[in-house]
Amino acid sequence: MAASAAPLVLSILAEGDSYGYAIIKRVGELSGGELEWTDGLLYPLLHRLERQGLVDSRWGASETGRRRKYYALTDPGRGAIAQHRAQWSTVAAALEAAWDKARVELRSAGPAGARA
Amino acid sequence: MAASAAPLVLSILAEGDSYGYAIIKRVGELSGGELEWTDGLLYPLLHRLERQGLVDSRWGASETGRRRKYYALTDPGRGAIAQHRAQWSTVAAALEAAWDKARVELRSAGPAGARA
DNA sequence: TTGACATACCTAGAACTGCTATGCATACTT
DNA sequence: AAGTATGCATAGCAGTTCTAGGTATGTCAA
Repeated sequence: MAASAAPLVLSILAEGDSYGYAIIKRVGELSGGELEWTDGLLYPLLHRLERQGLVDSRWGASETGRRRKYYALTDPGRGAIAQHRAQWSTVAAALEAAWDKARVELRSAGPAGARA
Repeated sequence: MAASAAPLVLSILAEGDSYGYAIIKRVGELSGGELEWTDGLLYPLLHRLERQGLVDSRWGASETGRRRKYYALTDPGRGAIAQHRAQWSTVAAALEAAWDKARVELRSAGPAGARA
């Protein structure tokens, strides 16, 4: 939605191997329910990350027999997280500097009583 | 590059009215030179923001006579900043929680001496 | 047992965003 | 006079995200 989804997926895989459905749940957890990804977003992304060599995949199954495709972070994947993180902090610093200078309010508008 | 460019442009306009060329310079300043936008990125973005009603534009000129197109934030634009900011902090919190749990290093890999 | 729901994967196509390349015009500096 | 900086713009490709659909199976309640 906002920022690239790849960094979050890679970071979740840095917590440990996981699979598509669980990753979507984990995104919900990590965001306190604010991010609700669809599988149509995630699966193509996972395939892309695999093509790029940032993750590996293997077929597995749950205890009850459901097939799952587990993904694991590769070393290049770990490097990609570091790059994303550096990029993130650059943008975060720029945004926060601008917000600070402009005294941006967290609220939407503020026509009433804003000066009080 | 990483995150959506719109929030940063809107935030810069929250500092005060500005124009394309100056916005690009300001992005460079705010990021300590790490973000170097091209005009091919910015101008279409400004036009889009204007179509969406988040900014207004008017033609002006520098003291020396160069024509400039000045942009100003609208009230909906201010609201959009607040939304972007909320979205930003949601994603930031999710990423940081995952990084924390996974003990992600800031460095790229760490094959040598990482355990010391 | 049948129907609803959760789990679990996939793709295609549209829409949006970002990047590269190119073009134009004018002021300033050397 | 030529090169650099200022200042705007568009076109087209590439990458990303969203929407909408499609398949299959396990679990639970009616």
